[in-house]
Amino acid sequence: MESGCCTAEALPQDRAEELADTFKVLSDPVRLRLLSLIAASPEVCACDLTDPVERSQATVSHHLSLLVRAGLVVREQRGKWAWFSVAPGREDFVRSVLAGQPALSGR
Amino acid sequence: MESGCCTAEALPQDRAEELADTFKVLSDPVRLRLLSLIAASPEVCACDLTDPVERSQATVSHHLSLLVRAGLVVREQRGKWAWFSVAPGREDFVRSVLAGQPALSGR
DNA sequence: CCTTCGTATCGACGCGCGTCAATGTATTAG
DNA sequence: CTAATACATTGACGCGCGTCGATACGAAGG
Repeated sequence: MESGCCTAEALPQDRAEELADTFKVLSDPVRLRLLSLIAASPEVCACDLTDPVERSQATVSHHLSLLVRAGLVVREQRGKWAWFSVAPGREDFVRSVLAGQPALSGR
Repeated sequence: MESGCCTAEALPQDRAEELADTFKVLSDPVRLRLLSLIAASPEVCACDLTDPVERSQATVSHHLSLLVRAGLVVREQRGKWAWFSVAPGREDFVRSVLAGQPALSGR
């Protein structure tokens, strides 16, 4: 099951970059706090996310885009409001990440 | 066990910064590959880590410092060689991180 | 002592990221 | 149509990070 002791192959480059990208999204305090707010309710309006993190509307919008792009969060436009929720299947991952004792999902 | 639906408090700022720092260390492909090489053997000499990741000796040394500072890896100087291994108690965490399905440690 | 070898540190460079004011784009109200 | 609201996008700024060549440091050998 395992290769030779000292000829061990490193994590493949492609996979390393994938993983690094995921962790990069989680490496900002503001994004983690936004994620925690979204995870705390079934749905959250973007208008309720600006004040708690003490950043401009533009900055919050940018962070939310990154969370969506990373597949951690889903956005749904209803009228003029944008509603965010944890992406389906990613709830366990998000919960454990925020708990500091994640059990990351298999992709 | 849970606070009110829409008055949910965000992850505290201190905790968010702690978590972000941990994830930041994991957000570089070269560091992830180094970590995988170290985790693949009980002990690895720094001299065996430069070639696989295709970076200069200075760069590898820098990344190893960050991994040590983050408490993920331990360094032991023996003669002129530096030996690295996964930090005690962090093996589960490291293994799951590299598997893409981490179970982060508490702290 | 001097030399060689393995690593760490320093200084500098370029690039990417977090941030915000300003502007753009829909959607709703009047 | 006009105005106001909610949000995204743009452009610019500063700072931090990954990288490397050069240098410094310590251990071993002659």
